[in-house]
Amino acid sequence: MRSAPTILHLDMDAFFAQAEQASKPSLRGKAVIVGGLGPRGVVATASYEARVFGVHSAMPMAQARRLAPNAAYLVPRFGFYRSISEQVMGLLRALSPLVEPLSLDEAFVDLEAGGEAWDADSARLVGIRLRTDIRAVTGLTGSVGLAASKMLAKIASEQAKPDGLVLIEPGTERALLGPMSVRTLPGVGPATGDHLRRAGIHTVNELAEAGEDELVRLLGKAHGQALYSMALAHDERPVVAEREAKSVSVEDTYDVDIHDRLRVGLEVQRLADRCVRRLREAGLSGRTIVLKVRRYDFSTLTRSETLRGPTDDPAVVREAAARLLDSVDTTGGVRLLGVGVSGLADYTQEDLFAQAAGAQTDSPEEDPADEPAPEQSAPAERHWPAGHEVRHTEYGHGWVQGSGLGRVTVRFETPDSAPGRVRTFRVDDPDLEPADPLPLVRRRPDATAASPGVTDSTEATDSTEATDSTEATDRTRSTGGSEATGSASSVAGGTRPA
DNA sequence: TCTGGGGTCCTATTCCAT
DNA sequence: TCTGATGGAATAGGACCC
Repeated sequence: MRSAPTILHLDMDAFFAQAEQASKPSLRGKAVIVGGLGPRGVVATASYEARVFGVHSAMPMAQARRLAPNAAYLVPRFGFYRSISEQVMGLLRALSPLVEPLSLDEAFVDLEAGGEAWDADSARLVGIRLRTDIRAVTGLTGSVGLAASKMLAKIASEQAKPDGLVLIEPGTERALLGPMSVRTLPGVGPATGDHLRRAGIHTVNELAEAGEDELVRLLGKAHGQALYSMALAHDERPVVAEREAKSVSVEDTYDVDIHDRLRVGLEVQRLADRCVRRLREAGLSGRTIVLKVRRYDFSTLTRSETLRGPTDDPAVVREAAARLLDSVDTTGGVRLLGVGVSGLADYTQEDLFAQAAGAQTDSPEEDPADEPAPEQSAPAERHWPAGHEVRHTEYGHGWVQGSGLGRVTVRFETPDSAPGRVRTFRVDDPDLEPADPLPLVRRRPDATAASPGVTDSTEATDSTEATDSTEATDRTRSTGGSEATGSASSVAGGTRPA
């Protein structure tokens, strides 16, 4: 292990919820819960105000509603979060070429490799500056952990939350770790935690005392050895910048179990198409097709088939998935279906020719259920997902507070306005249309600081997607991450010259 | 209380080739 | 030719992470 605490772990605080609060002034200081709103949804993120009621990630939404009936419940907007994430990752990459993102809201940075820090003092300064920069560029808070290894940096950022910085001084690691619960260590989840508890092991100290042989006996070779190292605060894993994807998959949980075998087959075809679309967007092809089925009783099984060579042909993947489904008993009903592809290869020219030869079968995008056509003439019922932003020709920019019974309720406010008023419209009101998220931080060049940029800012609504699919917004947001140096591009995104 | 979606990694088993 | 050891690939399941 290196001796200086120059590995940084960044964790944005309650990221999705915080982003929503920054975007919606009326939610600041309130309990906000982001997650699936269907009958089988779970909590993705709860704001700190909501955690007071005992709500936490991965909790079933129904339970969250009982605990915090008055919280604001919102559907995740991944495109929006991704654009913020790109800004943050940009700041990290300015510190070092060795940045390892773990998710949209978390990353490791090797500060030594970037020449930015070499000891505790310089590392701490970098961490302080980073938190300030993140605040200035995104308007959000993140917590920073600094230590001599990944594991400890991550534990440090956990301790720093929310909105803090913790540096673990070299030499203090074992004393700090010893009394902590085994569940603190990465790789110890509910199952391993229970296993260890039954063996009388509760703390990291007890893990270390148990010894490597005992842990290997309890947990298997790889896991036992890894855990023993962690317990001694040994962790040599390097920060790795580019990790290639090893699989691509899509899955859906249905609001009610599907019993109809024919319908199950159709859903599998749809999922296969969606999976292939994702595969192609990533410029990949794959050799192994995986079907996943979760049955009515939550038992999950997978079936897989490996082809002779990689493919990204939707017909091939559909057929393989259908064959795999043949070997699965679905009586009793299924609650989830999934299709995945692994054994990935780079998209090659041969694949292109193979598809051309295959002809006609390969247009997965004509599935109307997944991507509503841009025109979408006379949609029977426009869909207004809770939390998504909209624009009204008269009242301006706002967001959907709720909808149902042919009505949609909109709160009109922007990230830098005061909390706004609520109005209700018919769901088919022609004056109302979906809008792109507004930037959370408005960078005003000094010269025009007093310009009325605020009121112009909702013009960028040329897109017509009335969809709740988050992919649709990704594209239009992908340029928003580049103004870390203070260019006017974030303003330009929403303001027209005239 | 009733459990999402997207991944990674590990283990055990089976099959096949050498 | 039969048998056994060995090892890799494929397959299935499960734990874990955010």
